[in-house]
Amino acid sequence: MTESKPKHILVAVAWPYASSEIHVGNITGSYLPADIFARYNRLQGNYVLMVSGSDAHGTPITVKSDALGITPEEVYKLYHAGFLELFQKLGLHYDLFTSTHTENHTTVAQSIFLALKEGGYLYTETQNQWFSESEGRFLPDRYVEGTCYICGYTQARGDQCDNCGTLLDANELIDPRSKNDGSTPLLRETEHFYLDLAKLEPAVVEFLEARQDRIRQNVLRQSLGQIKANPLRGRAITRDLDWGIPVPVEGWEGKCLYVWFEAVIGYLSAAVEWAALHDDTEAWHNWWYNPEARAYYFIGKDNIPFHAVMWPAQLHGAGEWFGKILEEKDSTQLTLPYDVPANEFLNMQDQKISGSRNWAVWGLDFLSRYQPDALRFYLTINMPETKDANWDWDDFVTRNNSQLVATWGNLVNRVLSFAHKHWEGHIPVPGDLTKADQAVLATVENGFESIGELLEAVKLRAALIAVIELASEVNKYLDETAPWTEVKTDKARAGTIIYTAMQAIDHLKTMFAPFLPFSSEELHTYLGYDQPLFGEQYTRPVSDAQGEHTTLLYRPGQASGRWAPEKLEPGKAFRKPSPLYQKLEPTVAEEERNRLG
RNA sequence: GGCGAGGUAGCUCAACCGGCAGAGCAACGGACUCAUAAGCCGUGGGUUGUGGGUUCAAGUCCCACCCUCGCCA
Repeated sequence: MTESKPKHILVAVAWPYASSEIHVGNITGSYLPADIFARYNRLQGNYVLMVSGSDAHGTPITVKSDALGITPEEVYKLYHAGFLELFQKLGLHYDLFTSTHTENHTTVAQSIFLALKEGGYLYTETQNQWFSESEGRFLPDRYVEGTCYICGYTQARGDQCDNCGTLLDANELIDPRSKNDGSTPLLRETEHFYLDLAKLEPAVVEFLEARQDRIRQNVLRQSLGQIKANPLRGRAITRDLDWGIPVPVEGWEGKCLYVWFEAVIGYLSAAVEWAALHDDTEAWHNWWYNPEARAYYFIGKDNIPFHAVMWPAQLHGAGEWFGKILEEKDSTQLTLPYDVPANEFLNMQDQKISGSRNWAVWGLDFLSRYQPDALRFYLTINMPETKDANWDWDDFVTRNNSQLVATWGNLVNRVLSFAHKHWEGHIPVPGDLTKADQAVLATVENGFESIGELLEAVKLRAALIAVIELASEVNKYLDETAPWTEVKTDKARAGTIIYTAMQAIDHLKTMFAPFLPFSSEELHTYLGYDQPLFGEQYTRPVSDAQGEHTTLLYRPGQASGRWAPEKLEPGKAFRKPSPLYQKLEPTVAEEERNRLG
């Protein structure tokens, strides 16, 4: 094993829009891979900071607010509460899951804006935007309907025509009308701040080129490749909206930071809030001002440009002034992304997931019927790391039954049941190990190295497959040594075999732990350990000048798991096992398909 | 429309720099019985989206096209 000193690892996870529930596609796209990676790094003894939160601002929230007839804040709180419930049930161990609608985030986001302004990376420009006289406000593009200037469809939205699929220039719409009250809007001039991406381009290119051996192809081509084909241009970072982070400039009342610009700042502001909540206000510097720190961004492919191009540009441009503005201290370069392991998309029964058509499997709904580890297993073994993947209920049942239950769950159950019966609830004391015993243990122990490398490289799917293969090796070992025959003639030898198998299972428990934390914890207690592998989650309400928000936090507590072989104590008492996983009836697939649509 | 990713066994995926297309699951057969009838051993299964080209040799490189998805206009 390669020994190295602990590293600071920032696990930055996509911020869900607090305007719809989370489905399995969202989970496998970013939240689950982030948690697996974070848990592995925790087992390695690294200093992990995993942060995210609800994206509470932006047009999707106001659209939902209008639809439900409640305030945007009520919309965000409604969905935020569901996220916290889901993440706890699914064991997503965020160090902090917060929200963008906090005083802290407002301060940090405005500081980034001001730092960029101070550094000369912002400019203003005047554009035309539809203005509703009856409501006295500018209308977001999707609040305006009219006739499509391409195909003549009369119900086109300002941002896109649903008939011909063209992304429209809202100002060109023919016969425009407000979606809110049907009144006719007028084009009116409005001024906005722009991020000078052309000026930042050389730094972004340098950033990407320095990482091109590490960053996945799909991500690199969407960022570096795109820039080389089309140079970057300035992009508006403010909007005429009243729900969001106010632009911190005099005379700009009524305008807010554009969500694409503001939400990514959450990765930084959440770290700042985390430090404050732990009464160590500068602790976030370890990840954000530390050149040795590694920041991993777990996102879906739709978000690649924002995380591989825009966000690095923002960080680069703001670094010099940010510290002075936020805490009146000199700052250095803010930590740029180390890797952006973006996943592709998950389809549902060969069709695109669609929340509005209920063509989706919802996280909380799934967990009301099945175990969290069953979901984590299927979503990892089928994770869209290199291309779109497909959720198929038949496949879900088959994989659950034939791989999770049969190969791993059954291995644990057959060995522990056998041991418990013949050695009265104690781990057998082994005699001398034969070559076969040593060989199987060596094979399994090598997994800490080889599977560790896969996890370091964020090849989670391959890593899980490799652990399953090791479990299969132990099944083969048992078949060859046949302790059930041996126990009748040579109980001491049978004891050595079972000890060997239990030792291997103990190692496998650790290797499965990042993927299947619930069953690994359970198995950990069966094996007689009294301290848990991981810490625990808890919620905490926080009050500030913007009101109250509920945070989800992580407490390491008695966490004792280590990514290394551990010696199982011979003769020690252990618990009678129950099956770790549920086998599913084939009829489940049909029932579940009927819930879709 | 521009850029990018993908299309390989019934299903899910591999194949480093071009070198005899491989795994797991499913199907079928066998021996075993500790175990959630699970596990183990073995067998069958392919015109690598389509059409051209380069090469001794193409899933891999080049050209055109078809399909799916993402970003941008």
